[in-house]
Amino acid sequence: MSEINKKLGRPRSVESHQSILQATLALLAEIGFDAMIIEAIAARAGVGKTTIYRRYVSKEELVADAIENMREEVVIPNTGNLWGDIDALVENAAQITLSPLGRQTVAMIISSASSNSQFAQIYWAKYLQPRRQAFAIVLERAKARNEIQPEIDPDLVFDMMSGVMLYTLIFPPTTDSWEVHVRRCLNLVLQSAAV
Amino acid sequence: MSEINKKLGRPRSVESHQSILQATLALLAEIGFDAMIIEAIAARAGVGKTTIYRRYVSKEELVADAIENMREEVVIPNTGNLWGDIDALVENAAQITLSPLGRQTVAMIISSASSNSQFAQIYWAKYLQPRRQAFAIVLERAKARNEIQPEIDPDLVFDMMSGVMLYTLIFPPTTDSWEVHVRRCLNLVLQSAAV
DNA sequence: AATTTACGAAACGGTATCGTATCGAAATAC
DNA sequence: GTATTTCGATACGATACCGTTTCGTAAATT
Repeated sequence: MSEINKKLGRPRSVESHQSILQATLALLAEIGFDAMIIEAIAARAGVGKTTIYRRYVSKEELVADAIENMREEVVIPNTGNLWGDIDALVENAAQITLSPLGRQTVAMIISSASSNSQFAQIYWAKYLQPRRQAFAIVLERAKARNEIQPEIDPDLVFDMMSGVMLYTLIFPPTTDSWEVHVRRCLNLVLQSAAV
Repeated sequence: MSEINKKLGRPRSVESHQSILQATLALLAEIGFDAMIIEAIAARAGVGKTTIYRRYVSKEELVADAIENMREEVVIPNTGNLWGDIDALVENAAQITLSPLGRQTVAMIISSASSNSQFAQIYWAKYLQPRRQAFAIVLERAKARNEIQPEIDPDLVFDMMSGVMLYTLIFPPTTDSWEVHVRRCLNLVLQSAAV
C-alpha cells in the first residue's frame, strides 16, 4: 500500500509551501487583502509565481488557506479566581485582535462578507470558537465558585466583549487605557449578577 | 464686496457635484473602496473624469468628502420610557450599520486606520458623536425617571453597544433575531443597575 | 541512466486603471 | 460680442498586475 503512495517525480517542497503561507499573512498584515499582489507574495516567500499557481487557483484561495493554517493554541487559564482567568484571556485576545494582522483580517472579512463568506467562516471556526469555548469554561468555573450568578450566558458575554474589542480597533478608548476600558466593560456585563 | 465674489467663467455645477458624491457612496456600498475606480464613479454620476479630477486630487479625498457630506439627522426620541426610546435608536442604528454602505464604510475604516485615519475621524464626528450624544440624553432622562441607576456611564454603554452591532456585521446572531440579540445585550448592560 | 514531476527566473500577451491632454460646446461676467 | 471658466467625450502614454509559457535545473522513482 505504501508503494502506491510513492509519487514519481520531484516532491512538493514543504518549505516553499510554508514560506508562501507565512508571506501571505505577513503581507495581509502590512498592506491588506486588496493591495496584495501574487508577485509580491512570491518575492517575500522567495519562490516563483508558478510555484504559487501550482498550489492555488486564486489569491482568495491562498489567503483562505493561510488563515486556516494559523496555528493558535488556546490555553485555558485556571488562576483560581475569575479576574485572574479573564485577565489572561483578555491579554491573549489583545495581542491578536489589536495586531496589524488582526486588523486587516477583520477588514477583509467585513468587506467580503456579502460576496465571499468563507473568510468569516474560517475565522469563526479557527479563532473565535476555541476562545468562546475557553471563555465558557472560565465562566462555568466562576459560577461554581459563586463569583457570578448562574444565569449568566457565557456565549452572550463573549460575543459582546468581542464586539467591544472590535470597536476599539477603530475607536480606541480615549479616557482610559485599553486594559482599563475592557475591564470596565466586563464589570458592566458581569457585575449585573455579582453576589 | 459681492462683486469681488463674482467669478468669471462658467460656474461649477452643483448637480454634477452632488451626483459625484452620491455615485461615490453608492459604489462604496456595492463594491467597496478598493474596487471602486474613478471611471466607474464618473459613469455612475453621469459626468466626465475630468470633472472629478477638477474637484479632487485622489479617490481618497473624494471618498472622505462623500462621507463628510452624508447628511443624517439624529432624532432624539422621547416616548416617556427607556425602552421605547432605545427601540427607536436601535432601529435607526440598524438601518445604517447593517446596510451595505455601513458595512463597506466600516471595512474601509478598519483597513485604512493605520495609514489614513481621516475616515475614522469623519465617521466619528459625523455619525457616532451625534448618536452618542442623543443616547446620553435618553439615558439621562431614564435616570431622572429612576429607570436606571445614576452611576451608569452612557458613553461606555454606547461604545459597548456599538461594538456589539459592529460584531453582528461579521457574525450575525444565530439563535435569536438581530433585535432580540441587541435587546438581550442592552439588558445585560443596563439591568446591572435597574431598581 | 532514463523518466517524471517540481522549482523558479524571465518573458509574454492581455487587461485594467490612472491621470492628463484635447477640443467643441455651454454658462457665466463684462 | 468677447473673454473666461467649466463640462464631458475621447484619446493617450504610462504603469500595474494577471496568469501562462518557456526552459534549464533539481529531486525524486524506476
